[in-house]
Amino acid sequence: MAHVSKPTTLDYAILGLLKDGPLSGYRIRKIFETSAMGNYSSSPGTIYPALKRLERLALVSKENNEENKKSQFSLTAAGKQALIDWMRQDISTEDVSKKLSELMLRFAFQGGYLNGEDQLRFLEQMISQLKLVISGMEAFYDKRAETMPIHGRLAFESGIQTYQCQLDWAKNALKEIKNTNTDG
Amino acid sequence: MAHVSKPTTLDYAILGLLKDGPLSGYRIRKIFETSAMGNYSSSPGTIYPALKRLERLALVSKENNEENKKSQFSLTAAGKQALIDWMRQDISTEDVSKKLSELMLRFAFQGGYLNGEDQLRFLEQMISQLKLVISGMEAFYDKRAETMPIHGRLAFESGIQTYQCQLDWAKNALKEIKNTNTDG
DNA sequence: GTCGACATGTAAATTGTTACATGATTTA
DNA sequence: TAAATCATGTAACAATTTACATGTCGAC
Repeated sequence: MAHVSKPTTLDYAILGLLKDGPLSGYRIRKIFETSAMGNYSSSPGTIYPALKRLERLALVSKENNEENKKSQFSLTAAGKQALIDWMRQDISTEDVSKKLSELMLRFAFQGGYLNGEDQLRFLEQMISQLKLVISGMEAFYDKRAETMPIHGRLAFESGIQTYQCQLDWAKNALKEIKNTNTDG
Repeated sequence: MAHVSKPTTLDYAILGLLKDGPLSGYRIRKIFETSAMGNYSSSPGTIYPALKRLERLALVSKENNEENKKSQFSLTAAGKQALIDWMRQDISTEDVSKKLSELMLRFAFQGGYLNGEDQLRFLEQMISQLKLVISGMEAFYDKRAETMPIHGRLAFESGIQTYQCQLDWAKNALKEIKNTNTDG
């Protein structure tokens, strides 16, 4: 049915890189290769088709340099809007439990793109969803821990602790963002 | 060239579930749906083809029940060996920085399958690779933090803290496994 | 008897991986 | 001038998602 499917997480990662100015496909690849933000593939077979996809969706535009055959990509107005819409989306429990890295990507790109209110809302939602996930896991743990094999139990504890760590981070981030937005 | 490619992470997750006895495809789906171990898709379009793949690789065998057309899958000897080999693999920096959830899956299935020595080696390797990743990130942070935009900086901090949390977990797990293996 | 859960599968489209191919430009 | 890096792409293949299709069984 749809021949214009919605962007993937990789697509948004690319859009996010483009928010501060145009980049070549090769630059984008190198950034993914070195920055270790998330774990997006930097292979040409991933990036160049993704850029084509984004062009087809009219979220980026390609400027060819006639002399050397290098080209640059930049965000279109629609691309900026798509990026903002993606960052502004309400956070679900599933986002926290299954797509935390995408959530952190959404956070990382917020500077200069989301207004202060939306930035705070993002972290507040993240905090409340994290609390939900953690209390759910703890309830399960309290019931089942004794019957779980040691490796399973420890792996489960790792999950709880990771979310707890993320919660502590989010609380601190909220404080820092608040300070920046008020006295910055 | 190769028409027998090596198992995916999902494949190993299935093999791991099968280590304690045969299961139907539907059971496997329900376990993935409810247990939230990793975030493996439980849709029929994922699980049934994966089981076919594993059968083709001779890592599982399918037992059909003639009366009702239900079937069960169990590990073959080759499947057990593949699972063990996967769990025993040396841990690389990349495993830690890009495939932590697969690493935790490998850990979760170790009970009863890896000998005590290999269990300790796994955690020791995990600890040393985590330390490497963390010190690399901290070095980067010390150099660049001041010039990073606040959202980028905070997202980066989240990464460091997550690995630090995982390191603390691994140290504790090592202690617990040691205790269990000596006085258990 | 019908609703929901059990149960197994396929088909099309999309995405991503790996490997290949090509050529320009810079640096030792 | 040879090697490394810059730079862009394609082709074949593998894997996943989404949606569809079908049928059984137990409960109410």
